[in-house]
Amino acid sequence: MTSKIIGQDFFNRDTRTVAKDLLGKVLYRQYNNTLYRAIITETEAYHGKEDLACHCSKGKTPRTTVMYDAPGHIYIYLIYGMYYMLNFVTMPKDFPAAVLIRGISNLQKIDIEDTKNLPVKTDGPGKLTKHLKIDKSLNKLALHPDTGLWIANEGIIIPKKQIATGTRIGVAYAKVWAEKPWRYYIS
DNA sequence: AGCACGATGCTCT
DNA sequence: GAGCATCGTGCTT
Repeated sequence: MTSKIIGQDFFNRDTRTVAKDLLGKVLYRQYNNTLYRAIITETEAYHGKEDLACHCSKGKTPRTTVMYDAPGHIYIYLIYGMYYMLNFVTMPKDFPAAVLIRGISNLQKIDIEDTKNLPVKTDGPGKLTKHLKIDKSLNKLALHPDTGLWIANEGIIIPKKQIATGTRIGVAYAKVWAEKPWRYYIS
C-alpha cells in the first residue's frame, strides 16, 4: 500500500500552490460503512481578504471564521439554497484562505467486498458533494480519517503539461480579482 | 450545443 | 431584502 494520508503541512502553503498540487490527489469519504474514493481533477484558490472573490474579503463573520483556522480544516457552505461547496483551509492560522474542490473523476463506491465505478457524472462542485454525502455537518472539522473525510497521495503524477489554468467560475463581481488564473484543472 | 431561467435558503446589510 | 464560488430543464439554432 503506497497510499499516504496528507497532513496539515501540505495545506500550510500558498493557496495557489496547494490548489495545483491537489490535482491527482485522492479524496476519501467514509459514510455509513461505505467508502467513496475519487481523484481530484479541478480546484480553485481563494486567497486572503484582499481577494474580492473570496468570502473572507468581507472580514471575519460567522460563516468565514473557519477560513482563519489552521490549515487542513474543512470549510463547507450552502450556495443557491441547495448545493454544498467543499473547501480546504490553507495558509497559517489567522490567514484566511481556502481551496474549492470543483471536480473529481473515477468515483468509486467501495463496499465490504465489492468495488464498483458509479455511473454518475461528478464534475461540478455541487454534484460532487451530493454524490459523496458531504454536507454542512463536516464544516469546521479537520481532514482526517476519524472525520470521515481525508486526502491521500497515491502517487498519481499529473504531468505539468496536463495542468491547465483559467479564471474562477461565477465571480465576475470581483473585478480585477475575477481575472486571476486561480482555477486549476487536468486537461 | 448553447443559451435563459427558476429552484431555494443562508448570510450579511 | 438582495445576492449568491450551481445545476437541470426546456427552449432555440
